[in-house]
Amino acid sequence: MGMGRPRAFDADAALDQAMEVFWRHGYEGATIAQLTEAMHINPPSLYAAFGSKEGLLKAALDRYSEKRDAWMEKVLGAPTAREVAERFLMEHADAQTDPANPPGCLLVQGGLACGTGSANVPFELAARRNHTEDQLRERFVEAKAQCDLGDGAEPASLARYLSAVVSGMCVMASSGASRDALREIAMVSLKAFDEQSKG
Amino acid sequence: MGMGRPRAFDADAALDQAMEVFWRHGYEGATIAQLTEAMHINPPSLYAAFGSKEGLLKAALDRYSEKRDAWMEKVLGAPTAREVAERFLMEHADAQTDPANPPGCLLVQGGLACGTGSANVPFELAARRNHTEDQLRERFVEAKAQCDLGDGAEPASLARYLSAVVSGMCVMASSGASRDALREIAMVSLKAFDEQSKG
DNA sequence: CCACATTTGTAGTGAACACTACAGATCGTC
DNA sequence: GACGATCTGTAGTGTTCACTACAAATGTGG
Repeated sequence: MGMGRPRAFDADAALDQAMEVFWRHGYEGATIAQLTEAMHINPPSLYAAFGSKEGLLKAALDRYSEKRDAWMEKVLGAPTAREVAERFLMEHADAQTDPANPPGCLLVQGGLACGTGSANVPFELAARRNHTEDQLRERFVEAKAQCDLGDGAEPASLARYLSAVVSGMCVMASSGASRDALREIAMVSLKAFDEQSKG
Repeated sequence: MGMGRPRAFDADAALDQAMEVFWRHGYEGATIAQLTEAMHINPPSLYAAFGSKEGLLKAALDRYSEKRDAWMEKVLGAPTAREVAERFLMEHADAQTDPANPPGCLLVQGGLACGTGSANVPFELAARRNHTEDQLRERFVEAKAQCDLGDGAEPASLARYLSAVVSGMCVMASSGASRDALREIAMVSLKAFDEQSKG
């Protein structure tokens, strides 16, 4: 029995293009026509490979998460909690204003509030954002066990704070904030981290 | 000459309902059917009064800004810059988790990234967010002139930082963060403000 | 070379969208 | 009370949306 005609496009490369469209226009703002044009495929190929528009988003998010995890590994590998926070903030400032990508972050620009037909999209994005926060918190728990953080420092609070700041930077980036502006926010945020991690 | 049949609905009350729909579902996710149902009017009444879906959003934003300005006056009226920052952050934490409204803030949940047909909606929202940041900065400029802020403190930097934090809290609120969680973020953020305002 | 399985491009499908034509209703004015 | 003007409700309009039927194309296994 034959194995069928082989796929004529590279799925990962196509997902990178889809990611960019979702990122720039949001889930609801992105149309199948825009997606297929960017991916250089026709609708039937999209639906055969990913099932639906939402399936495509999840596949794009999976690919996004892969890159993000590799990036987070570098951040979490910093020797001290303070340096983890600094890298996390500064790298975010740079990534969110990287001209190679749309401004901000797919996990925020993708859609915070959606119509009734796409109600689970914001949940999906939130789950991925929470994952990053979880990684930070675990790293800070570890740091505290090693006395790299003060006794009064709360890993959950610190992780949530950093998570909120980078989400806020996404909002600023989407309205045209410069890299320097985001870096300045990052530097100010670090002061709070320093104060709070002493306690 | 006659003055025509009078309008049978209260425009401000209708705008309050529209505001809630845009807030919960975002600009693109909100449909005319949902809006007219919430406003208790029919499409022709909506279009006669507001011109278009985007016109309705702007009218709703104008009404939102009215309430916001009254609220900001209270915040900016605090005696010291430090108290302005504290009120701004804490009141935001409460407002964004007020069960009377959808989570977050209309100026963020309304839409950060939209489709090509609604490309100016994110700009419109960003302009209103910037207005709040401008108000904060001016207040801090004033505070610095009165030696209520240290010589090294930069009003623009402080205002931008606070603006970013509340935007981040919007993102967290939209994914279900509790009031206490947001208050904790606010308290941590204040430490950065304190450190930065000394300089 | 011949079944068979899968993909591809063309060309649509029904549904939902923002928006509106139209006729009847309700006002102020003459 | 008739008139001009504006609003209201019904019932649509054309367009765009996500999605797909179908047949030709292209691969594998026998």
